[in-house]
Amino acid sequence: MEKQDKKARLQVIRTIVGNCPFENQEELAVELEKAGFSTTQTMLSRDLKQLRISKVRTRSGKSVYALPGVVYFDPAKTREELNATRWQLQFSGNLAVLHTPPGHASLVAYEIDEHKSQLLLGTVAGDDTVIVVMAENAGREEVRAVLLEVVPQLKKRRTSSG
Amino acid sequence: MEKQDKKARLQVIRTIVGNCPFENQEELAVELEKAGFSTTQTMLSRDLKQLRISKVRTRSGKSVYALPGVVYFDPAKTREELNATRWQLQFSGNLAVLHTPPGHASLVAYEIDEHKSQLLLGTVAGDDTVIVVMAENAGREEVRAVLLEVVPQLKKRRTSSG
DNA sequence: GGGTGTAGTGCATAAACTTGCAAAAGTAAT
DNA sequence: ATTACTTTTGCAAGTTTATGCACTACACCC
Repeated sequence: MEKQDKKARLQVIRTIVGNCPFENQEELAVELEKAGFSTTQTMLSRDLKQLRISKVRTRSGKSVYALPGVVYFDPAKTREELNATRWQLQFSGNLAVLHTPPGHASLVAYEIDEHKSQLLLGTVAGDDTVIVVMAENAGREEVRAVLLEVVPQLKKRRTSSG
Repeated sequence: MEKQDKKARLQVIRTIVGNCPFENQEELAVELEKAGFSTTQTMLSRDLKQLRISKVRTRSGKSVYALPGVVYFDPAKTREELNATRWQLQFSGNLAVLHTPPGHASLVAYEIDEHKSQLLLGTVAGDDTVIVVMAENAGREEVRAVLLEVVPQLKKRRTSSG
């Protein structure tokens, strides 16, 4: 119940969470026990809040705890940026790079994946950027046609080729 | 119950979540109702999972929903950890691959994006890795120079070229 | 038509997390 | 030591989110 204990515990929690993705607070409690800290789920709830550690979705669909750094959105800034929206398609090598409005990339990538074109090996999405890996035998105009079909927003603006 | 309904709903959810930080799924359901979508908490739980939207802590201590991959900047914490670990820059084909300390990739990617260099078509961030797609006419040393400028941490360690 | 498969949904319930309140422990004064 | 104040903790109850199962709708094939 000392301050030092709590400080040390918070530090250990940070380290643990930073190195291993736990799915719930009970698991974390077990790990802390191994490290010599006796805790309860209640304490962890409060500690995690204090450390601003939150659960984030992994690509595999699970939710795991992660240190702050992938987070929250300033609404005002977002709205500004949404107005300055641009959809854009460029090529480089065997990659197609697709720019979307902020926050839209993963949905676009999702739809591209759903299309399951053999011309496209796969996609990865950031916040406003989707990288599409083309099959080696795929031509740019073919790929462009596919992407224009899946992402009609691209049609509105003239796209430049890389 | 049609696919189209769901697709549209997901789009709307992304937009809503991207523009306003909701604290729970019931609130979101109310907002969707206004937009003409009748939903249940069950549906939202599944939709949010599919969209990889998670709850993140704000500095004020609340937890709000946020789109994946959106970068949050915490200067104090960042600077502490920035000193800790390995920074690395490598190249492969027309890609630059940048290694960062765990959890820092999206912040770095964000800063690279902000730089808006014409040599770089886009970035994608994982946890500790940023993939930067180079423009076709960009040379590696040019790109290296740009990245060193934007990410000064790279200067400390010797970078290897791929 | 009938059969098979898949995606979307709702209900009820489970799981996970948070919080109000009170007690215990530390701190700092008198 | 006692008082007053602050911090930390635990318990129980509340809130919020996830899920197993069943059912419907639609597509495709025979």
